[in-house]
Amino acid sequence: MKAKITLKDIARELEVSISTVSKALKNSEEISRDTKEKVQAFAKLYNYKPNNIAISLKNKRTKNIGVVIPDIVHHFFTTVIRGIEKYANARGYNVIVCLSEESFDKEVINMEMLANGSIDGFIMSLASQTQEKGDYNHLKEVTDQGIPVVLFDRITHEIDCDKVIIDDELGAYQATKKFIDQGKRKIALITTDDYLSVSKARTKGYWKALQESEMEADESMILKMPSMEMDEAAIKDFLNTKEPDAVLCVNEIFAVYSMRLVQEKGLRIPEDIAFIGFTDGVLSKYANPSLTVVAQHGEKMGEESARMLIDKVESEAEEETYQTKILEPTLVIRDSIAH
Amino acid sequence: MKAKITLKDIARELEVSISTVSKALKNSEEISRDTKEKVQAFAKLYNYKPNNIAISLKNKRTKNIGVVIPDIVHHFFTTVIRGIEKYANARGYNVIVCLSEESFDKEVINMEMLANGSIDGFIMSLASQTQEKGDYNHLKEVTDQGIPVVLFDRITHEIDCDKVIIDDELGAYQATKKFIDQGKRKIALITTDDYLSVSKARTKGYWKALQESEMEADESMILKMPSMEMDEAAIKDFLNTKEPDAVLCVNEIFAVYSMRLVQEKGLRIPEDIAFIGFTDGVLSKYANPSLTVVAQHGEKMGEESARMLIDKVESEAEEETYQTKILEPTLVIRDSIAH
DNA sequence: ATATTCAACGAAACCGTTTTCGTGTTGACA
DNA sequence: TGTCAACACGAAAACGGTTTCGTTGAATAT
Repeated sequence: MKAKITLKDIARELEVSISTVSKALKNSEEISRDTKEKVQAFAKLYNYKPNNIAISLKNKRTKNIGVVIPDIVHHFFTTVIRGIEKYANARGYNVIVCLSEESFDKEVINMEMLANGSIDGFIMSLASQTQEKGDYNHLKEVTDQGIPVVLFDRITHEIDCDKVIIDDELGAYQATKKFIDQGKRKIALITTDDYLSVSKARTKGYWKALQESEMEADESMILKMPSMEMDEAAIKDFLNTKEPDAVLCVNEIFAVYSMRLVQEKGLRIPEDIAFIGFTDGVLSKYANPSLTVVAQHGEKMGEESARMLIDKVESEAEEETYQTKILEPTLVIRDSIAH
Repeated sequence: MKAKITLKDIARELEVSISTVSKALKNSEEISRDTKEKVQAFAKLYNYKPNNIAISLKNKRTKNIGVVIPDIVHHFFTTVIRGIEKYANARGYNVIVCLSEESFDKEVINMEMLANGSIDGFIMSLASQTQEKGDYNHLKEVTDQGIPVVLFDRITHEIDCDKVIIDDELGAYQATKKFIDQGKRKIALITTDDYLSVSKARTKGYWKALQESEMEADESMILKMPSMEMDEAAIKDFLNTKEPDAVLCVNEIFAVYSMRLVQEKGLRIPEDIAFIGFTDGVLSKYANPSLTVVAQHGEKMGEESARMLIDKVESEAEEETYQTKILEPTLVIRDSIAH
């Protein structure tokens, strides 16, 4: 076990000062060729690598970014993390992942844990409980300290910071429009409660499309699930009583499960009933029939978030100007609708 | 923007020394009640929180653990991360996630990046390229420095460290046995190349079950995919020519895709052909029919890995004793086999 | 009255870097 | 021979804590 070697060790061994070693390793003009070569050779031989923590303390920069998300076992968040990680890594940053598990308290604790020097900035998507509660003091505290924050997907307008979202309203609008264009008339929406910013936007887009087409927008054609959990009975009951000919779902799971239900009843997809979901994950791709979805481009979202955050972290200027980047969703056509 | 307050600030404000402040905040017996109360009140008022980086430098402990995995957009790895994160968080540790993307070079770079003080230990699953190459010097270097490492799932026996795996051989054995017990006679295996430690073990279990039952173990009933990527044509061809009555797949995707193929041919599942996959993810649950799988208990695996790592990190003793924890897989019975 | 003890606090080292600001030595130049 | 750069290097402060080891002043013991 050969322990890590420090500047001090090199200095002692070579009988020079620590400062000389430090400068020699940075190829400073101050140091003679001879000394530089000696130091650099020695450092290479013993595989010297500067201690990140010491550098962080000195620079007040950790090169770490904190990512706080509700859950990691959801395809969308996973792709976002991947986008963040790839981009951040390319710029020399590491990613610390914390899970709020949709809990306000955990979100707060995680942020406090990281906000004391562990990270240079946050990228986060709010816990459902936080959005429900509407309490964003933990975010305010962090931004007040001058720590940059980028919010993505599940955002709030009550905090001044950079934001990255997809145009959920547009996505739902386009999907609904697609149904209408294909002659569907009884278009249902399966969503979650409105406190989730994304669900709200999607519902809005759904409404808009219906109203533009002068179709009776029937409140009862919307099924609001109290949480992201599957309530199989509720969906079953809803589909049986409403008998829609098209269903828009705010995620993959609702859609895939619904498809199976109507298939069991003997309905044909997409002839008798068509489906569109949100999130372009494995489920949509390998479902039977494969599911048409509004793709959210998670990886792109992650990359954009990381770019905005790191740019802010590294910018000297203390501009208090924040932007909201809106990504366009894409309809990925598969076999759950006619084409 | 109120910047973070430091011990020095408090000391100056209260006209005492830094050491006094530090001790007062730790409730040291050395300090008088009066002073302690004054300092603590002031600290609370200004929301003082010690700087993690400074503490890390002093203690030579970061309370960060590095997780290096091949990919994050795979359900199994995702659940492992969740297990790690939950457990680590409970013990006050943060999780830094790095993706090797199955690349040897990225794995090396990521480890080097973190090994210079950023983390107290590693939890990792090897990149396929690393296993193929058989080069583990980057791991050796890290362990030589006294940094604890826990390997999970994709491991190597060439490195002395703690390991957590599931009994892949047993899982495949049980699955194959299940097929045999149900009267299946032409049992196929769809796997990846043998350099992946897990694939190798699973193939072994498959063989073992067949041989025990004195069935001709036919090499040609095994389809080895060159990578984890789907090669749809290869699977299609294989299933058409071999016409198995049962198929064991080393992941969900191969299985679900295969099921769709045989359904298109008009075969009934599980009567004409049965399926079992590995990994208990969303795909298996929502596939049609739902897929019987060998569950790998990723979350448990993550938790165990984190426990072993943190125990080692926090143990003073420099015991050079390592253990390999073998978790038992579970067969989750669903509709892709008879029951 | 002097020695001893103890409570309460401060000085300083330390963790491993970076960086500013000397300082001693050399050679050139007047 | 004295002056002045330039050169090559070292001392020390700083980042923000923790911790060891004094150092006071007052109270107690002798």
